[in-house]
Amino acid sequence: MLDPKLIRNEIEMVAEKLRIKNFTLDVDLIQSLEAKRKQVQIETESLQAERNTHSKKIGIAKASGEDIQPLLDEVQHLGAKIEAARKQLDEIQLEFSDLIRTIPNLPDESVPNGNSDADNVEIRRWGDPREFDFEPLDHVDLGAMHGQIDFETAARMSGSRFVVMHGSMARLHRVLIQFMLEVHTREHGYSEVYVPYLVNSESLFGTGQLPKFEEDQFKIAGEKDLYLIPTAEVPVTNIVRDQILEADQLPIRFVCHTPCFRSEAGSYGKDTRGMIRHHQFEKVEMVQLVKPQDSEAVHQELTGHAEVILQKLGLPYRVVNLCGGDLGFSATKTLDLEVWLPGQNTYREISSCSNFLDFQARRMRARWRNPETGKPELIHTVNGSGLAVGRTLIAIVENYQMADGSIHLPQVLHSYMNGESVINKK
RNA sequence: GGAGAGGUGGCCGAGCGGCUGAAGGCGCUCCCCUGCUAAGGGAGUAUAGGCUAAACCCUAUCGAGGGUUCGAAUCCCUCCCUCUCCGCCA
Repeated sequence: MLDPKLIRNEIEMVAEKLRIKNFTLDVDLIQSLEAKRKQVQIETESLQAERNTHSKKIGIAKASGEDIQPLLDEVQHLGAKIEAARKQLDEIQLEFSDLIRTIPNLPDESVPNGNSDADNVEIRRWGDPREFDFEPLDHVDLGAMHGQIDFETAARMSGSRFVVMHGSMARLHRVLIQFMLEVHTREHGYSEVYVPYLVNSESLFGTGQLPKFEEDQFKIAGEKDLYLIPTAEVPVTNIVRDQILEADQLPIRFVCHTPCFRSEAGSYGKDTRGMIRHHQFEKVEMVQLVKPQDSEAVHQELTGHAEVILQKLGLPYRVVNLCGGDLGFSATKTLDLEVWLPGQNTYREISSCSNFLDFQARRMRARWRNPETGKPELIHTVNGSGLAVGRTLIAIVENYQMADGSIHLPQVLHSYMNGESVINKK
């Protein structure tokens, strides 16, 4: 959520910046609502003040045994007036808060203009895509060849966008999670955390998935207000919801592996082949809760932490700065890591690292006590995938395939695989 | 599933219709005293919003939402959550 004061005082600037995100702010509506709010609020509060003064007098009079009836007559007419004013104020405030909840975060200065991922700006590349002396297969064909990645069986039990994996492939999938967690905890200073996979709507509101993106979530049936998490970002970030942290507790660095569940409503027909875009996938997520002055540097640092995983795995990638139109609701800036996939002959997103400034913190009421002011102030949140596990598996399978269909695993995984260094075709 | 207890400020904890935004303690900040290591005295210290140049001031907030009342942290209703005991399951 944006600072309501910013919207009140600098609405033109806000509207201007939101245009970069292809969001049209209804300036006239907000301004008229705000004018009405001011008037009604002053009226309501002065009526309440009047009543409070009278009530106190009644209390004192009663205590000293005076006749309170004349005083009661004086306040009689106030009740209905206050109720009416209060109701009107509530309506205005509700309308304002409904509106402000659906306004996205402002983009950072460095966010490029553009409408789609085609307009994202490449910042750097690492590694050179391998030259194949044969026609490389994609992970679907390779998986079928090995009989270890099975979409048909998954489709029978659950439908499209699910997968069943067997044997070495299932093990590789599990081992990648282990590998990522170890690197982030041992080398990057994150502390591992285990969290619920079902969260309430308040948590989803906190990180920005609700109220705007309800249709992207899986909500459980029944009376409980619970949703399957679309990313570990939701439960992990909400760890500090409604908290006031001390300065010496920051930064907090969490790394967490969870499954993620997404309805993928609105992506019909997109990435239907293979396991690029599934309803259920595993992800290792890094979340940092930081002092406001640190978030920009931490965002760069955290992106670097995700890059380290790709580098250790020897997977070529590039870093792109998302353009306004491709930027998410809550983020002020997002750097995507795109891994090279020979089977698709292109770079595909494998990690998304974002700075949210105080946008999520305001929704969660996550604060820290600033020693300089002594006051609770909003923290900043930064997060990124480190990495999406399924897509990492795809990248390994496709990049490390041999002409005979075998897959020579990156050195760094051998010990995790219990010595298994090659996944051979059956 | 059954029975009971409870949700109050950064934390702990009193209050159970009327100067209570809330005693007391801890923590924190500032000042004083003392000076063999840890203690004593004093003052201050909630959040959000409105108005304002600013201070003052005003409003709201004691889990959430309704109700009763001139007046609710306190009474009534609904919901959420936590804890304890019993049962059930692992």
